Amino acid sequence: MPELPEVEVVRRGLARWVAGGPVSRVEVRGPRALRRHEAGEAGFVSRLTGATLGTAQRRGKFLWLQVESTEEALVAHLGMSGQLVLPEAGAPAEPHLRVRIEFADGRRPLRFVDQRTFGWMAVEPLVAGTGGRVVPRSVAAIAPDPFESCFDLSAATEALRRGSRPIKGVLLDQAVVSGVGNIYADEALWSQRMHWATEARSLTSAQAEGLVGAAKDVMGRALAVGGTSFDDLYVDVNGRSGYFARALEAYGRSGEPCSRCGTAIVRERFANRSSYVCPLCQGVEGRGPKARAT
DNA sequence: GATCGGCCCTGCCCGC
DNA sequence: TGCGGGCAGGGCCGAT
Repeated sequence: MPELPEVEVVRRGLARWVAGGPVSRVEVRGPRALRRHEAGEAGFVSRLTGATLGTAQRRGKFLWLQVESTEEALVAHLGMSGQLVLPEAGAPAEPHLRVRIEFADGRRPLRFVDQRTFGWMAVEPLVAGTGGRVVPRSVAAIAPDPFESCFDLSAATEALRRGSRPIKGVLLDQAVVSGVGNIYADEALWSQRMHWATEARSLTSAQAEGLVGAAKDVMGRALAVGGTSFDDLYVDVNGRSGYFARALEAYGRSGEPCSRCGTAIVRERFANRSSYVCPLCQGVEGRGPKARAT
């Protein structure tokens, strides 16, 4: 599932291969992918055809390319299974191809492929976002991610400690800290020996800061090896998988021994999602989840 | 206002 | 072999 590291890998690919591209043709095969674009399919096509795509930017899991000479951007969210790929010219269409963008200068066309259809694309106006950054409208309420220069650690730490929600719910809240998804939330919580159900306001400032730091650390290490791939649902723009799945300590390791204590990792349900925890290191739900300082 | 749960959606896997 | 159900989960939205 694409989270911050995977989206950043894609952004780098777009920056290298797509930025500066003059759009000659836009083909929409899956109109649902444009459900967030207010002007509909025809409006999407007309806004992009003849335009030139500028620099590739990212905040959290949101990607965008500014439309040059306008105050708009082509925004994309990959959802669970979205891919932005640049196949060789003449390559057959992927089974779940949603949008294809061709360029006038002969570069490879950009394809938006999405099996589970939670991803989307839109052309949106650029507005003032959090952290003093100009961002597409959909990104205006999204908090800076830990890799941005405008990221305010103390503000994020305090936001993380607010409320009675389980800490994992707050960590996944993109308005608090952006970029963290289910995989890296579990990894950060494992790293800090903290159970997902720990009440957010029970954390000390040091614990909250440690958790943000752990999330940044694990995402940084994943980025260094091209992100996390469990199957072919995440690939970079050239169709290559990442290798961080081999380094995961908790996520997806149900039944396997915790590398710290040897206790079998268990899967628990949280908000219709899975959470992987070490029952010993992170405390067992029902026995009173404990957040332990390291 | 804060929190929670349901829903969207498709392909794979497993049990019957 | 075929069918049904569970699972994966980011973000939106309505209910509480």
